[in-house]
Amino acid sequence: MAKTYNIGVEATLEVIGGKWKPIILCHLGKGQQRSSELRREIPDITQKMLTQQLRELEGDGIIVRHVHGTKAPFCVTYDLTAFGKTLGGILVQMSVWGERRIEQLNEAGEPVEILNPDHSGYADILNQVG
Amino acid sequence: MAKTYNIGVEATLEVIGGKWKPIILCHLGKGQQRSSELRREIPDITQKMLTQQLRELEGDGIIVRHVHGTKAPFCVTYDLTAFGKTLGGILVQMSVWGERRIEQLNEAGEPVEILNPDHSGYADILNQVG
DNA sequence: GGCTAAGGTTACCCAAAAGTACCTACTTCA
DNA sequence: TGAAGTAGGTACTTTTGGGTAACCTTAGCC
Repeated sequence: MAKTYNIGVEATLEVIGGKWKPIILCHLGKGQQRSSELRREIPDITQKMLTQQLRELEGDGIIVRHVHGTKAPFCVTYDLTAFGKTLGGILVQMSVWGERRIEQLNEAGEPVEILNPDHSGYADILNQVG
Repeated sequence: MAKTYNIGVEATLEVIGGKWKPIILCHLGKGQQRSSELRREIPDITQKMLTQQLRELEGDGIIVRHVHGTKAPFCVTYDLTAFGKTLGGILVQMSVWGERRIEQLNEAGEPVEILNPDHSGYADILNQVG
């Protein structure tokens, strides 16, 4: 029984949807990161969720996992695959749109904070997009 | 206590995330639609979910609701606001990326179907984006 | 020996999202 | 008279996503 989608957007949201995946991907947009670096940069994520989301992204071919060394304490790094990098444009546009929306909410008197106003990793791509 | 986001992407997913909102928005990308049209075009959505999602999109300023006539049966239409239309680029990119991923899954021997291979409404914007 | 650090896994629990089912009100048409 | 269309509300249940806390291995430090 083949899995079915109504429209392409669903297939994309299956990969980058959820609370943590876009955040992780934005950080990986900066380049290869260690597991511990990600945990420091995303303070609210738990070890369980970080590992779980990274495993799913790996299973979808978005990121690669590298283990350096054979004995603990291990050094594990994650990096975007070539396919994962093709998400850059989407993530940048979503960052920009989201920040514009936050501005509007603030202007409308609804106080909203944004902790990481840099476009998180994909700034190079951002320059091409405008 | 202000609501906080880590990065802009979160604010965007709050608006277009979930199972139904991107689908609804893609259909509204074609132009104004009646409630009953949407239900026909999205056969699996329930009346409850459709109404609920439309209310949320309206509350976020993405769509407008118009009631035509004063006596039942009412004709209710929904349309994108100017702000809602600024989501077009994101939705198109997500459609394109998702369809590419579905192709890859099929090539990898994982059967996936897509019911609505048109880029669902935003085709005009699509031409500008490439 | 006891601590921290690395990078996990597991069992369990809660809350939000989504689904099911049934209800309203009004009109037209057979 | 009663079905069907139009638009929506509500109570209840199920499913999923995410959170908590405990546990693992191995090494280095004091």
